[in-house]
Amino acid sequence: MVKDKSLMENKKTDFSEWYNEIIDIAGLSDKRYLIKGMNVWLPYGLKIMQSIDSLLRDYSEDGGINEVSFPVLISREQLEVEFEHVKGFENEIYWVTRGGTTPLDIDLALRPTSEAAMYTMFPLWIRSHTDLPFRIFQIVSVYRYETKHTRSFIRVREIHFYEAHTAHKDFEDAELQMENYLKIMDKLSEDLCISFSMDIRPEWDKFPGAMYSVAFDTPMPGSRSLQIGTIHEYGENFARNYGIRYLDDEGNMKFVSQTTFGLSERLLAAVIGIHGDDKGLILPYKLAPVQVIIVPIQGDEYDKILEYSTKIQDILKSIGVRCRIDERDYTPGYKYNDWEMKGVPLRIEIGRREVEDNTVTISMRTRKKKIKISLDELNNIYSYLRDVNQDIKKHASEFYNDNRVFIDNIENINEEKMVTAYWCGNKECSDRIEALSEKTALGIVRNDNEAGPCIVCGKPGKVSAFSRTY
RNA sequence: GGGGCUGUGGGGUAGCUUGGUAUCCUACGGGCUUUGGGAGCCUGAGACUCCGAUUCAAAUUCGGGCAGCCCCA
Repeated sequence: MVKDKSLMENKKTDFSEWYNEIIDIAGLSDKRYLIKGMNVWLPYGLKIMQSIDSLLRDYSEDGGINEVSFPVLISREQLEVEFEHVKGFENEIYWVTRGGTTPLDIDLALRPTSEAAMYTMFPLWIRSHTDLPFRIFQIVSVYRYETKHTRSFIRVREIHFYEAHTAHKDFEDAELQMENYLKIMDKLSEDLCISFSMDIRPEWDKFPGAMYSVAFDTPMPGSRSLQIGTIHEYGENFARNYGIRYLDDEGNMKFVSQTTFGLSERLLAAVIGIHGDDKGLILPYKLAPVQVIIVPIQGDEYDKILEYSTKIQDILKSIGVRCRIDERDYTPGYKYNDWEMKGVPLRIEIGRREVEDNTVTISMRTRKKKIKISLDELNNIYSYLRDVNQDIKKHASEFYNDNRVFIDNIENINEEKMVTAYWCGNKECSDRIEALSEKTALGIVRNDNEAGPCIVCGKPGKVSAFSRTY
């Protein structure tokens, strides 16, 4: 499994190569599938993604959003109800046009997202104000025919997609939902140990059919930012087209206001890219398929060492830790490097010495020094897992702060980072920035109300983010 | 859309100029020996992107297809 060492030692110098390499050797995904942009999820990668999904399920249910699952096909009629929406996706839809050898009367689209599918059902489910707020989500594959070059987890044609959709009695209530999404995102980013910028996308870059869109952008290695999630306020735009109405408490027929929240395996891409180092992945413990790996050191009385290891494993499992014993016939050094590459937060080494004095030796993925603890301290293992998370978080937050900088002079626009600057919001000015630096306007930063002169034209502006993007 | 470059075992590569038995590393199977930071030896299996042309003979030359990468619009 472990390959050429030198290839791994280049995260800083060649992030793209490092990224592809780690996805391969850590067993996250196999991109040799014959269709470009459609990769195979391998067991280890899938487990990590499922951990993320599972956190999302919990937080969604806590927020009153219930899981559903819609069909993958959408009829052309259904899709074309909302003009702006379909226009925004027309170049990236896969069409099913035949059933066997028979041409279909109405073409069927592989969903590029599920608004059209869901909103034809909403009028059947939403009748009165007592049905509101109405909140559902699903975690499914959506399909987009990407023409640019694809990249594992970052730009794929089959997207592992979390999408929440809600309907509300009015705009104010929908706005409250937008806040609730942020709470979910906060909890999730805490688990993933990543920071992000909340950027209100410019008019020309908002989700097709939305009133406005807020994106979560995070700086990645390679001087580009990655959009890891979005929330959208639809207002009544879709409701008017799909006829989603209800009777309010005074007997009046009204349109609902809607919102959505979208996430994907780009969350995993961010975890890989931001936390990883020259030794490989580094996983926050909530995502790690193996949280503690036990490495028994072979030698004399190996039976006793194994027996002792099993005892340790039993103790850890009893307190809910995902742990395994590595009994493979490799040298200890090989196993250390192998599990470090896979990002396991904690390693326990057990040899003759530990058996003799009833201890275990703990090695943290983020620190060099090993520590020895006694057996009865084992139930403190979560504090070590949390320590690793703290290290990851600290490192990630430093990375974020180093790679998202405010500039007050257009001459600094070519900093190879995400930059923030005052911007008037006009396209001419962001076009100018793009021409100078290849950076696009991510939008006005949501929680930053400071005002100042636009860095391009000098007119009144707000703090906005610009970056090259993945 | 235009131009350039590249396709060799699972992964990474050498060979191509000058046609003849395909190199090395890694991963994989078997055996022995090792095991507190990527062990060693023996052994086995595994590849020339596809189609056509030239030739006694093509990974190598020529034409075309397909795929990927880069640059320009």
